[in-house]
Amino acid sequence: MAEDKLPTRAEDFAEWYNQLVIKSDMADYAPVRGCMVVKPYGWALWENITSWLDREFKETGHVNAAFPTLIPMSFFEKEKDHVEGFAPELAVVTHGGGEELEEKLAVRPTSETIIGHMYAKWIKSWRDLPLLIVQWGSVLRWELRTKLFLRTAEFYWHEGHTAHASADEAKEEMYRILDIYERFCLEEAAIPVFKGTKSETERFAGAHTTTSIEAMMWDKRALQSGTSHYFSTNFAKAFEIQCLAKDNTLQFAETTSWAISSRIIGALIMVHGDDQGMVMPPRLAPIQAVIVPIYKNENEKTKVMEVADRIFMELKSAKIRVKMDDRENVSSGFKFNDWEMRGVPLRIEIGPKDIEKGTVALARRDKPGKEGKTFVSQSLLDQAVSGLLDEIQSSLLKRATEYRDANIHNPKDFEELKQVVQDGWAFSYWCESTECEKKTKEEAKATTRNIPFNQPEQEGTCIVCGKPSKRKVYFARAY
RNA sequence: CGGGGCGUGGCGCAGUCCGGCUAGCGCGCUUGCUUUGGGAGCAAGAGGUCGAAGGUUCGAAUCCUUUCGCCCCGACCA
Repeated sequence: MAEDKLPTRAEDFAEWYNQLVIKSDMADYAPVRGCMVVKPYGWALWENITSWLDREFKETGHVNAAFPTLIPMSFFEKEKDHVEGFAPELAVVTHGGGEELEEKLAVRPTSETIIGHMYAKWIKSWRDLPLLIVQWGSVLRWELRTKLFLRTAEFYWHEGHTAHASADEAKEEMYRILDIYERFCLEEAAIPVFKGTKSETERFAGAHTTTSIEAMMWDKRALQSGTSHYFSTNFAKAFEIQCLAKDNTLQFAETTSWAISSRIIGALIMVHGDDQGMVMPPRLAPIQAVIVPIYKNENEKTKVMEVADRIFMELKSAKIRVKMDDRENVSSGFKFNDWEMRGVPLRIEIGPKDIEKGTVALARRDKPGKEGKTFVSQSLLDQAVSGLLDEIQSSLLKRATEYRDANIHNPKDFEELKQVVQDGWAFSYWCESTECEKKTKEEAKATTRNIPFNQPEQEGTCIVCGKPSKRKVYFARAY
């Protein structure tokens, strides 16, 4: 069997990514341009992501529902910014049942409009608020340049849509969700993120305020990994979401929307993956530990499999997601590489020598080679495995955080900013004017990512124009 | 939409300039035997209307015309 290596990340990061997605068996190209097929292994990862989020949403009072994929075109025209933002990437259905449609239908690129329409119908009284609905599904945006998981025409996500009686309550909701997103990234995905506010130009089409979590990829580019928007009454006015308040006056509702998409899988790949392939954080890994039995003949096979089967059952009952690789047609060396490509956090090798000594070999995915390989006793293996999985999880977060922090710079002036964003992020004072942002985009190829919350009360001068400014922003090249 | 490249078994390609016999090669796949502690070896097989349509010719993957599709680089986004 020939070697089937990835290019290294340093050689060609884009190509490394493309091949990794295919070879790790997470997704494949669909026959429709820009679309992907999420394969069972990739979907299992997505399910682990969604089930954690779904539980958190439900615990904070949200309920799930489903709205149609097709949206009347006229709905998009009701909110001026929204239509301008999404018009270029709409797919439109013009025919149905062989007849041309009187009103064209858009394939949803997001659901604010149709949900706004329904909310107007459902919300009549302050007693109907808050309304906290989450939709899990897919949306379609006619993207020009696509990349598996990162930017595909159709992608999977949840979209939360909430309506509230007051602006404060709606803003609170926006922040509450962003906190859940942050916790997901830190605790589950092992990806450090910055929470903050988007600039006016980076804001969601139709939003009053857009907040985001921003993560640094291995190539030091930024990836917006989740967003949470406060709409004020923009959509309520466009769709007439009105209710009678306690004082019997007619009020517009305050709404929000928020999302994390299957793009987060791209982030997992680009933050944790290495030159051998994927590295799954244990808490999200579809397979947390894989057992590779090793033997030369039937006699050895019998002895090895007996122990391997026992260990498999033991780990399974300890709620560890364990897989037995009993394929006979590939060598154990092939299996090692294969599971490394797929990013399984822990490999358990059991061979004749282990049977003699009552041990197994444990190989950590996050530490390749001998460094990550230890021999441990077969007894109490479930505890050893759980412990190691926890250790891998926290070690991945630590590594990613150190890497990110080491690549954030504090340039002295605009010239230096242009330099540092070629291979890192800049964290600088910015006057929050669109002109300075535009200049940065044109001359440094970097955009503002977000203005992080909780900044020290300190004044500085805008890195671009030198005017006094109150807050710092992250500048980076972004996906 | 502008510029560059490509369509040949599942994947990657050669062959095309200069038409000629059963269209090759590598990987993968199937079967068997030997292997298995870092991407195994040998043997025997299966698999292709050469992107599509039309034309030239005794004869087209190859020449001509038309057409479809894909990839890469410049205006958007989770």
